[in-house]
Amino acid sequence: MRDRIPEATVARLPVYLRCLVDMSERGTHRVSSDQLADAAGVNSAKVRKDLSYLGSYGTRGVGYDVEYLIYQVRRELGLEQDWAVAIVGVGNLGHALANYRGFAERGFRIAALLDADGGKVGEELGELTVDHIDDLDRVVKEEQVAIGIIATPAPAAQEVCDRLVAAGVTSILNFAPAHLQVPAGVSLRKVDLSTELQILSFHEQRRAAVDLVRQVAARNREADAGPRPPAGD
Amino acid sequence: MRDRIPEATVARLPVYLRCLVDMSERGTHRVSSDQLADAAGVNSAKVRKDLSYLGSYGTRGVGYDVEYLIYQVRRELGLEQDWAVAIVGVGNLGHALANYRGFAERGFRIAALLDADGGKVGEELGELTVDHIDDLDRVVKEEQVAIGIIATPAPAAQEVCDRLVAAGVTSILNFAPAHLQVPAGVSLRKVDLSTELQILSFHEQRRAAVDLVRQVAARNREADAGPRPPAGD
DNA sequence: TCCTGTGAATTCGTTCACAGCC
DNA sequence: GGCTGTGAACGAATTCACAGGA
Repeated sequence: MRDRIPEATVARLPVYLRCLVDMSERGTHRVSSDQLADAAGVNSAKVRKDLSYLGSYGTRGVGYDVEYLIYQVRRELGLEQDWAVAIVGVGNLGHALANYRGFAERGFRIAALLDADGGKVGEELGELTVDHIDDLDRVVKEEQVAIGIIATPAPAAQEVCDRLVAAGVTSILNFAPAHLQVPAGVSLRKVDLSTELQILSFHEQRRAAVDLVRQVAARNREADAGPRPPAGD
Repeated sequence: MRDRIPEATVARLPVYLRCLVDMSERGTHRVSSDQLADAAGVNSAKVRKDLSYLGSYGTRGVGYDVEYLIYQVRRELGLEQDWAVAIVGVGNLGHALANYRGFAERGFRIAALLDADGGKVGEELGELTVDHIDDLDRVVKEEQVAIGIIATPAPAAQEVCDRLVAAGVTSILNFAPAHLQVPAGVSLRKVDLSTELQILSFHEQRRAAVDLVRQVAARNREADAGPRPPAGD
């Protein structure tokens, strides 16, 4: 097999793919690393290095063929096939995820919704009916579910995760704010909404602190130099 | 000011914080870097290095005081104050985010919901009423909104982003699958649901490929060695 | 003895800069 | 002349390993 693709590159391929699909839909058939870099919000050296891990699909002096590159990126990401996804936890977030159009558009078929709450079992949501979590094994087998999404409260997440793994699911996307353990051979990714806001808070606060220092400095200058100091940078 | 904290460390502080709060609620008052590392799913050297950026708050031979560490991490992340958040786009995802309890619990007050769709304006959601996006300036000023969440479709995202920035919002969390431009001095973070699934797809596919190679290899061994070869690893 | 705090070593990721091909 | 593909240089993040304080 070809040399392993760095994880950082894998994480950017979906972004490139989206840009390429946009371009293709707008009728663009050729793209340079510079243009793709602009669209994706990275620099062109990164684009070239990332794409070079897939193979030499560009033409020197010309650029990349958009359709062909889409094909190659999709192949590399395993998007030639559709994947069946099960969502566990049909609260607010589970609902939103179940209704999210973007999944189906990109080849991720929501094949099952499950919940531990008997009150939710049987609820209709689009074409799907909510199943009880105890049916997980059966559903995973019947629908060939490869990816599980955990959208439960944090305390339930690890048990749900274990049951998904036991049922044969080998990729898990966790929205519960908890750190989950999975055995080797299972991929786990996490989306943590509060964490994102807390990271923003950190930067927001630092800006506020810097502003404060500036203001004080400005006031000192004012006091030293008398009224109307020139506006600094 | 103290030496800059690496971005990778900032991204982990919220995780540590959650673990510490959990521990505190369970009555644990002291923690070693090993225990915290276990809880957070990282290794202990990382924990120690990360925490050392905040200062020397541990005790050699003993560990860290949970409450004190919580205080320090919260302070560093700017969580001593509450932040007002505006959500733009009240579709499925916007709804789910507006109802998400985790935000309020961690000091992020949803102060406003906005949408461009006149049909949604006036809709009640908990204590809030959906405002029209044209009221953004007023709302940001009245509520002192510091953080904006974009939960619109991709085509609307950049314009919404520009309007948030123009209104004085300096931190933005983007859920729309689009790359946004912001001026320097504005923090932007992105959560891309499809991207996450596509990354899982990559690994899922690779596993399938490896399995296939193994199966073929096993079948070849079988053919060479006759029936019942010993199960390899 | 136990566990933190941190330089040093290492690994991983990004960017530079240019040879090579169109 | 233009743009890719890629070694080499650089920088960031992780991990090692141990000195030093409780």
